[in-house]
Amino acid sequence: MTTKSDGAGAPIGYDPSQFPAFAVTVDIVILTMSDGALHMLLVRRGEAPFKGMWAIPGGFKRPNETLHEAARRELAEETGVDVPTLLTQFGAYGDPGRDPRINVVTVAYLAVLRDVGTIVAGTDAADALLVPVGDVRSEKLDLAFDHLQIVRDAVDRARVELEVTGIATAFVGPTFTLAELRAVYEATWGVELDAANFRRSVVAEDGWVIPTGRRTQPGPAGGRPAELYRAGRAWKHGGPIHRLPRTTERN
Amino acid sequence: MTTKSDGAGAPIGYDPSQFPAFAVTVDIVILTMSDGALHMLLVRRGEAPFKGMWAIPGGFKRPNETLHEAARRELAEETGVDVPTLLTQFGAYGDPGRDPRINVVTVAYLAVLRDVGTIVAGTDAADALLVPVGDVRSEKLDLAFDHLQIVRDAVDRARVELEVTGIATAFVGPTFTLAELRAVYEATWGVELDAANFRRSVVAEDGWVIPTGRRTQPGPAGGRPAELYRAGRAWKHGGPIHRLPRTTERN
DNA sequence: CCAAAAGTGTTATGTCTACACCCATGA
DNA sequence: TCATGGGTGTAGACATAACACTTTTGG
Repeated sequence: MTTKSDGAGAPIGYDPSQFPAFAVTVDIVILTMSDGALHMLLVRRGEAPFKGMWAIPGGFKRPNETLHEAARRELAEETGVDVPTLLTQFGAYGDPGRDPRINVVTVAYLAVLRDVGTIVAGTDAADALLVPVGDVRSEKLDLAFDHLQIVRDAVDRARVELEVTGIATAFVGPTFTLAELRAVYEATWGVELDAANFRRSVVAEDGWVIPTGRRTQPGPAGGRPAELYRAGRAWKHGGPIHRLPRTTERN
Repeated sequence: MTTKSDGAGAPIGYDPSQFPAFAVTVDIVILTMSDGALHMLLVRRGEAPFKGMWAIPGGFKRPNETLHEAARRELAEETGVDVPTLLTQFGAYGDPGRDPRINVVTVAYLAVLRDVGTIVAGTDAADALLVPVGDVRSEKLDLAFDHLQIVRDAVDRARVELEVTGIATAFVGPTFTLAELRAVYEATWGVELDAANFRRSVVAEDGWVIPTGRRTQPGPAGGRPAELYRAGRAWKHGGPIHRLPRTTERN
């Protein structure tokens, strides 16, 4: 950054009284799969402003931590889950008045977790909520601050990440069936993918999925038991599945 | 964001004295094409810290403007160019100590311009510099703060944007030949693209390029005159050119 | 034996790459 | 008429989508 003279008149230097002070927060959009649909975690605000409204979890950045550390800390405080990876910064928001009391710039992160349902079940139900992302995006449920915009951007980013990185495996357990993995893509993109072609794409490129040799129990309606896979290391470098198929736009 | 009790002890509320104050700046990586290579604009710092070093342009965000407005204002102050679009936010940086004096979080933007060479020529040469991006990435030239990291991220982002959006046309003039457009891809990705196939990909999808009917003068060595095109509106929705070809990694 | 879900085979269609070839110009 | 760069044609390699078919389970 430069410290040149400012267009409005007075030169801005390094005297701490010369530049405007902001609070910096980190907000986290926590995505997870539940009932085959994309869900997200909300918390109820305990203080003004927007007291009692639902919001995405977050908190103030401390001077002695990085933004990423702040996000990781907030995620751990909120869910008890400490996942160093899969925390992706996707935007910064600083519109004047986005917080009615003070100047706040927030840096937004996307986290992908599994089993958030069980986490929420262990919490006071009045304070945490797992909702379908569609309910937020359609404004069926409204959020504090500019959190609606943040959620929209988060989902857009998640859709891209799904195509480009390996976040798909973060939605599922340490072992998973290809049907479960496919459901992640279908729910996030709002499309239907051909199971046969999906399997081929994923299995073909090597390093993506590693067969464990084990199988699932079929559901009560029967069906052939599915093979269980675990994620290979190649999920770091970009995924094998790409979209375009007929869209059904479910969220 | 929430205002729950903070892990380190004292609860954090909305009392302005209770949360840490940060300066918020906006930094802009300005990319342009020059001599067929990707270049960027640097400015010399006039004040401590890092006085006299090269840095990317930027400045403090004001409380009454959005981050995007701040970026646009800084870009205009620095170059005189006021381009509302093609200013893409790509990251926020807030490591403790990144500014040795105060706590600064910076929000970084990517701008793509043409004719920056002429802009720089009109400036005091000691204060502004147009350098090949490769010289920065290879640390042949070193920058103030964590600006090296910011530049690396900016170029990564530009490479993705090139594939996904229409920023390619922002590098070239209002009318351009397909060879000029191809040079943008080649320089940014560090690859060579087959001219014949490039043409087909671009011309095929409609809405990308619109023939003007006019032609260029061939160079001094002769050659068939190239058709001039202008950008279609479809460049907003994702580009027709994708990478993979043999890489030569030039920056 | 039937339904259900997993997994395999096959084929038509489309896209991408490489490269041969033709066109328009300056010297 | 030759060198240079623009522009077109085309055949093979490869990827994708659609869907019929086989396998393995529960009822």
